[in-house]
Amino acid sequence: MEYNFLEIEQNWHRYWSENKTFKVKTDSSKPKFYVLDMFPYPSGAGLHVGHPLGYIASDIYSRYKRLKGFNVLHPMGYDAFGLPAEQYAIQTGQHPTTTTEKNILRYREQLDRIGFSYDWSREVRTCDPSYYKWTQWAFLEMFSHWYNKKSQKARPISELVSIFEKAGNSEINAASGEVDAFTSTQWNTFSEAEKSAILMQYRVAYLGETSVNWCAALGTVLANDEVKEGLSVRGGNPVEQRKMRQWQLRVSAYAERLLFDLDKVEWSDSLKEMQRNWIGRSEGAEMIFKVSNGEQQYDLEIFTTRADTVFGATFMVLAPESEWVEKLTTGEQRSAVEEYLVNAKKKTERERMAETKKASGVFTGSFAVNPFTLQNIPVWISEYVLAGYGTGAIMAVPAHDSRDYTFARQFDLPVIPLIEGCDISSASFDAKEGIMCNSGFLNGMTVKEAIPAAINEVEKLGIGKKKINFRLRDAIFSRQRYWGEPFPIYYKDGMAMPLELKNLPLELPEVDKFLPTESGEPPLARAENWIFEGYPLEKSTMPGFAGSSAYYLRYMDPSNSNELVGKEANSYWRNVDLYIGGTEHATGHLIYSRFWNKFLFDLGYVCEPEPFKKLINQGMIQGRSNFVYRVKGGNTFVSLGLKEKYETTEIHVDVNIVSNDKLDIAAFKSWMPEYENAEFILENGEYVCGWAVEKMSKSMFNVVNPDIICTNYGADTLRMYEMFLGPLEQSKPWDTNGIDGVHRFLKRFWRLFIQKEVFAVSEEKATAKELKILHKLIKKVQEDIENFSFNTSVSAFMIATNDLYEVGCTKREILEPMTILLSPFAPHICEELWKMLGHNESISFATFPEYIEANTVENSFEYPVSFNGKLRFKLTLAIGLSVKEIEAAVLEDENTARYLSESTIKKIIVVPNKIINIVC
RNA sequence: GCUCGGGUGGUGGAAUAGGUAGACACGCAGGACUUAAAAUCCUGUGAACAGAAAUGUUCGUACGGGUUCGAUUCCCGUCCCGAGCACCA
Repeated sequence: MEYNFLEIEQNWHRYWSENKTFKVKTDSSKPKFYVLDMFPYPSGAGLHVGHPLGYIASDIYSRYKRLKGFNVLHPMGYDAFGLPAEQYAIQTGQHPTTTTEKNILRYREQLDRIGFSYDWSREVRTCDPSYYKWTQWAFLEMFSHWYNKKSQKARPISELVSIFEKAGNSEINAASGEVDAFTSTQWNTFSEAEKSAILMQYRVAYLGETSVNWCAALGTVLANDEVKEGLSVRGGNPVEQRKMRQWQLRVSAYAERLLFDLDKVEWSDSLKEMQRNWIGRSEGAEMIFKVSNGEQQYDLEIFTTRADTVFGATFMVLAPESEWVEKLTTGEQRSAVEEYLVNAKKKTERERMAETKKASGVFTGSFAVNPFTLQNIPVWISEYVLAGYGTGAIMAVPAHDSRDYTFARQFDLPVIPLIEGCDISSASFDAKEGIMCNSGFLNGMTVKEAIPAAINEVEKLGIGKKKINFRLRDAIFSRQRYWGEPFPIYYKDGMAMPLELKNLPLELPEVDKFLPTESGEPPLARAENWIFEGYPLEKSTMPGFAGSSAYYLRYMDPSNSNELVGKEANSYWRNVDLYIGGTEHATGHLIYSRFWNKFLFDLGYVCEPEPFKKLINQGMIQGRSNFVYRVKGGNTFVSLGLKEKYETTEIHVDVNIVSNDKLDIAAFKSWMPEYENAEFILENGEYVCGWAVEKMSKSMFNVVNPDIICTNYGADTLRMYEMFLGPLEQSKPWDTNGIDGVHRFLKRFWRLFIQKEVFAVSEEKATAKELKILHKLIKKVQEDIENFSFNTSVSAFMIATNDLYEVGCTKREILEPMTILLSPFAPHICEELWKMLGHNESISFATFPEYIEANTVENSFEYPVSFNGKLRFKLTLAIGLSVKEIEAAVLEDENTARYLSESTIKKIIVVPNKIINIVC
């Protein structure tokens, strides 16, 4: 009986599915534990060996927690709406549903081979109407709520309406767009359309004009996290800024809570830091500067974090898009300003960013009054000021802000240093440290003292107040695409009207083509009868993050047709205890999900304010490419070690025909027709390939398919090897070299049970030494799994197995618990051995063995003895001696005397069970 | 530029409340079994020097300092690599 992994794995897959081994129910007699993977987008390429890394880790943890007596929810599903399926549909005319289903089937096959313990009865697909019904429902809830800043909670719109009816909007402190003040009397005289327009400014999901990232190549708008360096994350197409009327989610209302609640979750520091940056809280002051264009005077509001530097504000700058530009441009500057604006508009976002070193700008002709120095300072326009942050206008302090400094030098504006001894001859002094000077009442204070003192003064003068600003913007929620959730919204007399829950799901209509219409409308405009009760329905669809924002809730109660998640299910499963996924979702999915959850929390639908308690980011698995070297001008290939002697071209070769960097020459010849007659210059009879770490991709021929590994080595080897590769959170290249070591271990483990075709486990009592091997392992594996150090656990299994071989132990008392320990890592082989050990039930229902301290205690310890830190000899002493007794033993030892021939002992340092150091 | 990680053999990586650096694995070399191969098993494997050998000595965790009986681990400075953010006032 050899270890026949193919047969074993097949049998157990069948057993698990027939017995529904991993089906999980709400069970209040057991503590719950919820382990979640970020569900995949089912792409046409299938899984490569890098994808399952996180899934394997979460599966190990789930199995471990089950053995520890937890009721573990471990579901899986598909994030199935998205651009690639739609692009593919445009190219081939195939319906995205068809290709998506095909891809899902393939994914499922691949996942099943690896032996995951998912409860597939809870599978969700975001493109399934019975699922997106609840995405649409959540949108409707957001549409019918507003955010009360005073109570920090979302509240029903109906409540807002009754406040307006009684008191107008003056008492309301809401997260909203710009609304003029009105009284209750005025409200009651407003038309339906006027009321609707006002309420829209308050809704959590609202339709509003905004500057958006427009991607012409994709024909759609994109959210901020879908754009990087002026290019779309998907496809790398250029993105420009455009003003458009779009659906948005008022994520910014939750900025404060999203920031503070980061303290409640166990995420890595770097991930929390990324979210903190993205949310971008900064404390400062809002201040009013009096400005005049010579004819009229205005109050211009700006935001600053450096109120202490007002004395050095020598000019002001407006963003080109600012509404102040129009008001403050004087007659004689008008043509210059217009020219500048035209040029600025032409530039793409990318070009704007590329020109950070040079400043550009134009003078408006207006002047402001510095409220502290009372001097007139000019008002300029420049691209370096962003319209979307603060008020779109700044006071410029060139001495202490590098951007203002560059601008001032370019246009020859005055620079006044405000900190004693700072050097501003070639750069500004941006640090918030030093003693103030040239600053009137602030002179002599440190910067840290001066900031609050200045804000205080500003408030006293009545020209501003303390203010906290966030960078986090509202999420743009419309996409001009086909393959997404339709909005449950129709338009009646120009007013956006919500559908009701009973009308959901609003299913995606059929269209003849998946392209925008000739008039530039989204694809849904092609659908016939895309109307509700005679009124036109919204034609955009929701973005990718809509479906992934609450999927973890749906898994708790996937077949509930009345609610997203039932009260009972939610109060049992609560939230995700362990979430494993890639770091690429740090500022997208993980922000939106938290927002979505908090909104539902405000409404009382969910019982936890945070969705993911602990989060682990698994590293990326990169490809390890192999190269062959063709001698120039021929079809001869030279082995790596000899390539310096020739002039060669480096060519990627399929890693699947290379093993341990040795090329399979026959396979190479049949790989591509052009190599059929290739000749080789070998070293030691072999062709050695070069290698490099690159992204895993088809074009580099370095994609390794998990199916092939499963066929050649088995799923258990794949699982263990992926864990053995290195720390979970670290990125590392896949290297098939080395997989043999893990495979050999499994075979060795198998042979502990079966020797020479015979099941050889004995019922004999274990010795203390054997028990020690076991209990050392229990301790180590338990600690490692809890710290997610799966790589060192694998080593521990190898060591323990070798130790058992050394003492020749094949006793049940040792092997049975070891099988349980190993089962999270290598479930198939362990299930098989478990059955051979005479158990009827799956090993998944076994109990994790208890660690017993006594068995690991030795009766003696071999102390390394060092002199002045330098190791000299070893001394074996009984355990439990006092420090005094150990010192005495050291003095009596003959080795000590030998090494002490000339010097005398000054001090003996004893670290019990560690080391003895003698200082002389 | 700012923030956070990280630099250990030929390779992946172990080891940090400071205590035998290089666990485990790959690769490589040698050996056993075999007609042979595969499989399996055993031995060696950081570097330099000395020795027939057992063994010993010195150096060694990016670099330069510091604290300590003792530093991969703590502190200061420098260099390099990776990730994220980037006109956010």
